[in-house]
Amino acid sequence: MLQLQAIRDRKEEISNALKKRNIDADTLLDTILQLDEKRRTTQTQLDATLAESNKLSKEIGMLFKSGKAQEANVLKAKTVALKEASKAMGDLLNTTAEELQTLLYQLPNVPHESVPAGSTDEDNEEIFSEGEIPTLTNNALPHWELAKKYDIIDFELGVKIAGAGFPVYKGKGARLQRALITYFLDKNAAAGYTEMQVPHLVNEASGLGTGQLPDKEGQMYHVGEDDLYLIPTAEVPVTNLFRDEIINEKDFPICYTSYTPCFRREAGSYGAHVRGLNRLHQFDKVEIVRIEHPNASYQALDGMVEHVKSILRELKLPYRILRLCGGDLGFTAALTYDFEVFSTAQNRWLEISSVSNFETYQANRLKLRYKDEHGKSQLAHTLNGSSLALPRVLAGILENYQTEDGIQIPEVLVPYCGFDSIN
RNA sequence: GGAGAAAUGGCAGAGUGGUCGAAUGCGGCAGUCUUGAAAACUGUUGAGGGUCACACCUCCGGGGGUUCGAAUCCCUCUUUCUCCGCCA
Repeated sequence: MLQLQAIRDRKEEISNALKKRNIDADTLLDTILQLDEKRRTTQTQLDATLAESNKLSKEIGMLFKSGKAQEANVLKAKTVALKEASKAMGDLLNTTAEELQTLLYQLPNVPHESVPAGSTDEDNEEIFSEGEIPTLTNNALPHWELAKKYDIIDFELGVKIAGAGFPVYKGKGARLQRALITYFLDKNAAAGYTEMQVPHLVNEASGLGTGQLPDKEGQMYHVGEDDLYLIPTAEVPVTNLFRDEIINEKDFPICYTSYTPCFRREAGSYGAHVRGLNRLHQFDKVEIVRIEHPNASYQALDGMVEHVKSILRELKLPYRILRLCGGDLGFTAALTYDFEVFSTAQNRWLEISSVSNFETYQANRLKLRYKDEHGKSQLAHTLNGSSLALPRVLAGILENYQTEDGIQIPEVLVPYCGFDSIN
């Protein structure tokens, strides 16, 4: 959520920046400013009425104490009108504040200056690529065929017990998955991220805090009976650990990593591109989250990118990094780098990590603040990234590491797996 | 799931209708003393709105009510604790 003060001060600038998202926000911004003005005027009037009322009440109290009941009753009569007036103003204030809040929720984050203009993923800007794309034999298979051939992932079995998009990992497939999770967590811990285990279901306030609610409600599984949401990413519970917190400036940076399953309804996505592990309703992911001082957040973002690079380098997977264009940028992010691994047998790039800086957008919703050197509360910056998402990394490994004799396990994973090939 | 008790500032913990944004202790910050630190002493220390700055307003788990006036009384929801039941 954008800060009202920023909209008051820099409306033109914000409006122009939002054009990169192909949004014309002028009308919305103007309405917000009008409501803000109305809210403040109402507040001032209400405050004055309450002040008057408070003053009279104190006088009444004193008069009763000194036994002047008659004079007190005269004053009491005067408060009746004040009470009615303040009730009406209070109601107006509430409805105005609600309207304002609703509109503020509709405004996405302001893109960082480096975000390229554009409308679709084709306009994303490739900024880096590394790793050799292997030459596979003619009878190379996509990962869903390999999964069947070596009996390591069973999609049909998952359909039986849950539905499409809920695969069952078997034997060495399950072991490889667990190895990857442990390996990722170890790498993140070594880079200074503290490992956390968090709830996989969250309440509404948490969804609002990180921006999944109110807009993307349909993307999350909702347990109606208890009004809880299954997390779409560990970002939600981990970042919300800091909701309504004022942290000490010297505690920066706060670096957490967490492994969780992720649940996404993915309503409306079907077809060839969602085959196999490409798009699932439940998948595993290891996430990194940082809470940063505003001065340090972009440096931190670069650090996170370098960290993810170092993992992909060790796994020896061919990958590229994209800077998302305005049209492809998530609602809450100011700047996002996507990592994509090349899936050789499918001949396409698969997104395996998304690393973002949200600046104060989430912090404003979360009321996540720190005390600056003057003792004033300031909003912190939040960042997060996948390090890494499991299924597509697994797909990349299966497809890129396949040989006539089976699938080789990347060297760094062998100690975690306890085997060096699947055949 | 049943019965009872409770929810107050970073923490602990007073406060049962007016002078309470709230005693006291701990913690934090600043200072005195000290070569330095500790101890001791002194001061300071919740959040938000509003204002050029004051004033002023709101907040004692959430919501609603009674009253001229609510941390304090009433209703309701949520959470926590104790006991019972069930249970990985």
